[in-house]
Amino acid sequence: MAVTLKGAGMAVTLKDVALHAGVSRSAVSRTFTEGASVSAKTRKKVEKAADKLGYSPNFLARSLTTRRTKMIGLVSNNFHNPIFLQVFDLFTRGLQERGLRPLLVNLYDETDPEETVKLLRQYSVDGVIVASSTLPPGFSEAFRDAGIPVVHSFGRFSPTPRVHVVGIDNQQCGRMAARCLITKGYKSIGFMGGPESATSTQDRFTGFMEEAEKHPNIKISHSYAYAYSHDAGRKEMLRLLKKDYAQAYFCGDDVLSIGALSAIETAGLSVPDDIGIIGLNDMEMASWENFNLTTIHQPIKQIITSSIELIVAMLDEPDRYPEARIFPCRIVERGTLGKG
Amino acid sequence: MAVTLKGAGMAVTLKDVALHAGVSRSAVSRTFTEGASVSAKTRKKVEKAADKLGYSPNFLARSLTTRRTKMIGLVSNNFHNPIFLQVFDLFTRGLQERGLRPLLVNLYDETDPEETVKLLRQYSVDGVIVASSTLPPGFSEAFRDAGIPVVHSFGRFSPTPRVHVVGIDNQQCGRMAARCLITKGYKSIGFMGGPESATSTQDRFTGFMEEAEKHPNIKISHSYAYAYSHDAGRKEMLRLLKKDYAQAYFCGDDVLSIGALSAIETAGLSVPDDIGIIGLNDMEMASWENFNLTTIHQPIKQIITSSIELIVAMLDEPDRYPEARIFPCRIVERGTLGKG
DNA sequence: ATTCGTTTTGCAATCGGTTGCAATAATATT
DNA sequence: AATATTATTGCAACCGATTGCAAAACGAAT
Repeated sequence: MAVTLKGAGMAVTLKDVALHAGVSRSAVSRTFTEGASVSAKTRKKVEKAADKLGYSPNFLARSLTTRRTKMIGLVSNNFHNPIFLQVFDLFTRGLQERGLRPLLVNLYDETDPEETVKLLRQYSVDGVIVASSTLPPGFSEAFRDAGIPVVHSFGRFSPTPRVHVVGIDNQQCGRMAARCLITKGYKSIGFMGGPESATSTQDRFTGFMEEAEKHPNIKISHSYAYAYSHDAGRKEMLRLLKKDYAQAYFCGDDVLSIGALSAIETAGLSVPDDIGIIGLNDMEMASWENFNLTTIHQPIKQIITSSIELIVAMLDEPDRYPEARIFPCRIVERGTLGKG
Repeated sequence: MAVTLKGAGMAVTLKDVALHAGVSRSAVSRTFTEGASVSAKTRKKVEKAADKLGYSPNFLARSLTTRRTKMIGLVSNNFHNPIFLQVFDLFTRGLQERGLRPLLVNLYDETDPEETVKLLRQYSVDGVIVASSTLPPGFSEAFRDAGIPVVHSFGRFSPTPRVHVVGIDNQQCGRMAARCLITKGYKSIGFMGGPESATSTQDRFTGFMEEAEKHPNIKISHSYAYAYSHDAGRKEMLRLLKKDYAQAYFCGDDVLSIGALSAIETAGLSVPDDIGIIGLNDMEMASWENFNLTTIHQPIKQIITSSIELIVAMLDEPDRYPEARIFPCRIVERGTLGKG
């Protein structure tokens, strides 16, 4: 069975099966369409012929009339942060389990949505997931404006959302980090963020400051690394260590934290005795014994599952009222923060 | 411009543009087809109308007649090894630059090609890239048999290849590692592989043994970690350290090496004084100061560029004679191997 | 056997494009 | 100016499917 009788490349079509089974093309189509009306007898005939010829329906041709491609655009600009490998893993698996296919778009330096919107429209994707913590809300809104269902995962929660967002409350995380450091007894604390242009950086900073400034006796400082990367974290921490540095830092994310850790070691200082570090994400690597990083856990599984549920719901209800799904984070205590 | 005049969701079509511009549908089609015959005058008219209506051609409808979707199936089972984030980054960028779109397939536990072949046929991908160092040659051959152009990246170089392979010579790497350890003066050396079922593990082992056995005075040992992962590397090294362990190990890849490093540290031993480690891949993390891992560099950029060139070439010449493109590796000396 | 209500079926139009072919228009040649 | 050549255009068929609709087949009831 499933042996192609026609030459390679020459795909077998509906018509071939119809001819072979001695029925109309509609009959064949109906056999392969959920819930269509076919008698058991013709169904059997068709299935036999289809099996013999190795036929399976062409999804793209089908999509022309059904207006469903079952393709979802998965767009991201985050191909350097190790946590995103897990993000892609979870997204692709989750989508596949629901019969959807991810069409991957790598934004790298692109920040203008125009081209991407056009592209994904040309491929008639059923929906789009924007997976990025650094893109502004305007990016995902462009898809909505083009009439394409969209959810922004790891995105910024806007007070007037025009687009579905699922992620965390970055301000809240900033507050949480500041409170944690202060509770531990640190008297001078620092915020070492990722690039200032990223919405997540901005929000974490705002929250951090908001909380820290409640305590007038605490010395606060802040600076930004040039990227969310190991090297950026290391360079920035190396720079900080030359002046009078804080007792503990909230780093933009785990990769930055690990870079900072490396700098501290190079400088001959030790963690947590000389400097405390708290990260954000709780990526797998954070729990490696080499690092043992205290960090704020971001529930990425839940975020992704929820994002997928949301995009699936939008397929049936494109004009669903926009909602923000915000998941709480929690601190995972490991070894990079002192007992105070 | 580019303002949709019809309701959202109601895409503008060729017909709309034709009507608006007062020309035939063919004329519009030709304006958007490379190298078709249209006068400057009608082209202008069409472009104006298209712009006004916000039209861009539907790729999937087009593919029905052109038999080109410009989609490439990117299939992998490797969503846990950090190096694959870079692999996906490079593949997606490379494909995009050539106007191709990656349709991502995550194999996770799947090892039977049947379903994936069917799936990608239903989506009429122009070609498939299998990116995996663990899948057997039979997997990619299934695509070839289905008449789909395929290249296996990071795959095993078979003596009778039926499919294009681009990657490295894993046996050669094994030999190289053994030779390196012996030259450094180690008298007892060990191979700590990834899962035994992976073709890359098998080949690296074969090469390693081949070279090591040339030296009768060298003590050789070997074992396998349960996966290519940090935890597996750590667990396996922890186990090895309980018995009389070798002076230096060639680890299956960098992630395993880093896991091993972590185990060694936990055991209170130090690298390279007590134990030497050499990895394979030279992933970004290997150069982090925290690890400073001596490793065999795998030229993944070249592999990926070459893979893409190959798949692109196959689009025009599907029956291209299968070739194996093997890139040389080199040892990157860092800090995890003693001076001998 | 006739009538009536349900299923099943095939016809033909449609989805959004491309393309071979013949007709027409534009340009070149003498 | 008449003819030969080449470029542009529209018609209509086709790519591989789905689907509304009316006809045909079926089964039950009279």
